[in-house]
Amino acid sequence: MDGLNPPQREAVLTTEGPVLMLAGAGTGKTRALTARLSHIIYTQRAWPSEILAVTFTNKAAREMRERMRAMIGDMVEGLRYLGTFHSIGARMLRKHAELAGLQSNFTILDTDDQLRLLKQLIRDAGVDEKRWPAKMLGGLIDRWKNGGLNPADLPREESYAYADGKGAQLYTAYQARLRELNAADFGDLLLAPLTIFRRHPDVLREYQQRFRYILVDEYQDTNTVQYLWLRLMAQGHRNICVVGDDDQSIYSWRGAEVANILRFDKDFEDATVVKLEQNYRSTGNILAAAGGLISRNSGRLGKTLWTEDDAGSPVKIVGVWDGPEEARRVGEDIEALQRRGVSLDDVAILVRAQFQTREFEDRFIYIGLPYRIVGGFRFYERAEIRDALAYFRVLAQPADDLAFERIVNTPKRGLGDKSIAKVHQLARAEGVPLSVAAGRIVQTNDLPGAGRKALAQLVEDFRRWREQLSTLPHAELARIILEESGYIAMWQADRSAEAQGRVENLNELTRAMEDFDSMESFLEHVALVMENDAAREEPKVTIMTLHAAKGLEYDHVFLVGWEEGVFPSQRSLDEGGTKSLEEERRLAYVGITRAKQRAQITHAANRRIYGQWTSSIPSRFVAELPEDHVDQETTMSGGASLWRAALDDADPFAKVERRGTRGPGWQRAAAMGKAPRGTHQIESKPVSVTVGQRARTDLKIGQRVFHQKFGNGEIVGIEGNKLEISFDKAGSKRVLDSFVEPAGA
DNA sequence: CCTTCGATATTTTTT
DNA sequence: ATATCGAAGG
Repeated sequence: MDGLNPPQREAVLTTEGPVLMLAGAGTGKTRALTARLSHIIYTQRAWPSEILAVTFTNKAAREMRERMRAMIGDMVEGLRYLGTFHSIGARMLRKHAELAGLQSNFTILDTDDQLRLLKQLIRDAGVDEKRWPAKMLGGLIDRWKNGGLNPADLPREESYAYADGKGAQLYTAYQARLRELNAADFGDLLLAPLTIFRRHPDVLREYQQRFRYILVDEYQDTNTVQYLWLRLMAQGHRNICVVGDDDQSIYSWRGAEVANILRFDKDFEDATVVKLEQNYRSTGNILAAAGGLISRNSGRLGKTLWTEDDAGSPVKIVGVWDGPEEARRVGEDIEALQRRGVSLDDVAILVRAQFQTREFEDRFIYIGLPYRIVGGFRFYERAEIRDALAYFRVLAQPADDLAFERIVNTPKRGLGDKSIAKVHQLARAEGVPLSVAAGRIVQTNDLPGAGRKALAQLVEDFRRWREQLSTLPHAELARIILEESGYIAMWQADRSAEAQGRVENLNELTRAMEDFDSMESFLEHVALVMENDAAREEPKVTIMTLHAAKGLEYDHVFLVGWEEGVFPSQRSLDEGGTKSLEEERRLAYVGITRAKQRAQITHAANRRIYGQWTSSIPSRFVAELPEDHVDQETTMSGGASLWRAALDDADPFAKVERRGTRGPGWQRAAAMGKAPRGTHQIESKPVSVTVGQRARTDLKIGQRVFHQKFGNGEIVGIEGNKLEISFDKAGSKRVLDSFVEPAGA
């Protein structure tokens, strides 16, 4: 209890009954949490195995486990139900798989597998995939699962959200197919256990009795299934403690319901509410700026962070001319920090969207500033890793058709659509998995000679590998498989730039396998856990999205791209109304509260978005920061009138520019839906310039010409050295005059 | 069966 | 600007 402040102590000592712990950013939440668990264990209120502690990410789970180890030592091993929602769900589902129509060794499909499966089903149902993309159905099914809905529970109108009413039918077909494949997707890991609890009260009772204490981290991020699942289990001992911060709810777009935390004290009437408001992370100015911003949101539970720390420096706001200048400026500021002895590991750049990282990357490569980008491709999402895993999956799980399809012609074995369709046919006719059907079809004459030989080889390979599975260490076998299948060789022969890295990744993969005791446990790990924990060598600036930054902290934080249309994002402005704008504001709040010492916000007047130069006005969030705690600066000199025009009605240039932007060019762009609201595009009149060569004088409108690629045609227009030509065969094209010659010459 | 071409969309992300 | 994906052509 030493070193805990009064609210933290209360959170630790109130072990019985429902507890809502509202923990603001940087208020020592994890500390209170681990102290609470240790207290429960040391006072023998429960064994570690009788505690359910759920987090959202593996990282959070790992961290909690480590902190617990520091407090209770080897007893952490007993915390068998400390993990992510999905890993605990998977554990329960494996235990009761038969109640969900699965075997306990089911495969966990990722988004990619899911999508490929859906595509097949959509085609089979005769739905036009152009009009109804698989991604959309995937999104809907995800939403339904997050909402706790099985196909049978689907409200009629929901079904019409896809392909005029085929939604429910496809969802049903998808679930049936998953069972055939002995597979579950991520949504099933939550929904299936919930369904089991609902249908089998005896199973539910078992868990209700087991979990004397329940602890939920980041409760504001829970979705409906998670909520229902928790509520059922909490009905046993009613000792449920949820921890969260409504001001940091930034995942509603993936089903999180802030409402869950907002109404916790209504769900559990005698709930104790504890607020952690003393911040141990940031300076006074940073907290005040963040607090002023978030106070504009409605429907908050209401917390005000405070600190005993100094005020520190105000939040700096810098306006720059364009994206490249923003990158240049931030780069220089970071170099200045470096000269003052700041380690790059303590510096972060937070962006709203992934595309913004590009500008910084370009700049930092140019000036040689070490950086790391968080997010993007995770290790296990890379093609070569997924391919390799598909081999292992087929090995461990012969019913895994998706994995089989993935590797049957990788590396190329001359087994194309035609051949695979035949295997499919047989598999369906005999009701066996593809890998089994492959074994049978090579006994027949259904395949042409070459294809038959190639497939027979593959079948034989798998037979042999499966035999070795029991005799060889699995990592060793994995290397043999990659070798003998020709997969490694495929990349070694590849001369492209990434090929070498891919081979290294594969070696990394087989090395990682050595840490597991079996192929199965490795595959489970990969499906749920595997992360991109790149080795930390030299200090680097971290560049990442605001979302990815939640839960992290840095001495110096650069918040970039604070412009209307970028942040808040265009989508949130176009749709979703106040609700999504408030979520963007929470995101801004999360961003600012990451900073321990200094936060700097930048906004650019011009930026290239989707290849279009777009000019934009500073984010409304900039204006919402309390003036007393910020320090504004603009680096712009000449040419800034456009930017100022948007900001300042008194500016004499403003009227001119405004009139200009309301002109036909702007209206055209707006009509095309290309000009995001709150921005106006700078008109670029197509001015023709002759580049490199003098314009030819031997060509005129109406003349017949010949072009190497498009054949004969007639010139219908000339602009500098560019010709508009109506070709006899290829239609109308714009080409450079140097590519044509007079016809018949 | 493989390559090339053109159309298309393009926040945020975990598991 | 750019990556991705499906259809058409070699």
